[in-house]
Amino acid sequence: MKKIILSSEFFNVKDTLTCGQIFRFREFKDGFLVFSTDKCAYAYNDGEKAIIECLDADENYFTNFFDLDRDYASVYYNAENSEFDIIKKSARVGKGIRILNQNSDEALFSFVISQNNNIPRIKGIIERLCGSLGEKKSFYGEEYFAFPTAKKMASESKAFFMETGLGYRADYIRKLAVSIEQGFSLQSLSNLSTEKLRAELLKIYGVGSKVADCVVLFGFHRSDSFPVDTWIERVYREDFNGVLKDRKKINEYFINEFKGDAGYFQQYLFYYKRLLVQDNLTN
DNA sequence: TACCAGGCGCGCG
DNA sequence: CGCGCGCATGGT
Repeated sequence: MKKIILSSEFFNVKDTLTCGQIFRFREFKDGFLVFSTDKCAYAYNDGEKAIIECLDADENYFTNFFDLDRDYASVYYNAENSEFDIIKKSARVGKGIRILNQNSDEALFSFVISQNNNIPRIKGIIERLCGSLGEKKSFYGEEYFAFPTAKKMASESKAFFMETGLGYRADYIRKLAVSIEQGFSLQSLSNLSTEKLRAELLKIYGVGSKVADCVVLFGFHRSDSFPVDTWIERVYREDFNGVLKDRKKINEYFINEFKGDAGYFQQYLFYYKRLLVQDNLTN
């Protein structure tokens, strides 16, 4: 077993997991089990330290997944020097948030499910999807299920996805699985510019601008991206005194302001706003 | 009971 | 183009 140890200054495990970017994790001992594709890691904070435990073979995978080689001090420095008080404030609260490098296919499926939905229910749907179609695995004696392969999902009917609770998104997921199974590759788009990558994602049935923004940010680490959902709309209205209604224009406003820091600042803001409304985000 | 959640497709003008 | 509507589900 590999144990990766780093400073907790820019890595708060709980905040990173509950800030809405990932839906597959659960509390375990002093921290959380975190799942990605078919892999699992145990992550926790212990005072000054943040610790990740995983299989030796998965060390590189989780080093990348938790974005450990990035300089978060400079992201935070930019936030601290922002002209907007709400950026400073939210960055202080979410100082330990990192943007994870999720598997792009898993991020795509997850954020298609996320539309017009709430986080606890999104987690439940994904958990049931993994439970019924994912490979059964174990880590530290804890049972978990891999994220299902596209092939496995492609073999299921619409009725199955309805029973899983996907509602009107059932066909989005089924058709996406079929298209990947037939050769569509997200990974092959990874060299495109953010703008072109986003345009390709928008061609997918069930993917609109919000989901596309989440996928480029969380599945491709394009930080020049700023997903606008209902929470961010509230932040815009209440904390930026914004008057625009069109989400596309709100998105342009923030991208213009924050450029390459947009994605990080968006997570600070999203986490901060939800924290004020809901006291427990681990559900 | 109506409204809301990390919205999107579709038809209409 | 932009706009309004319907959409599955479960929680307040």
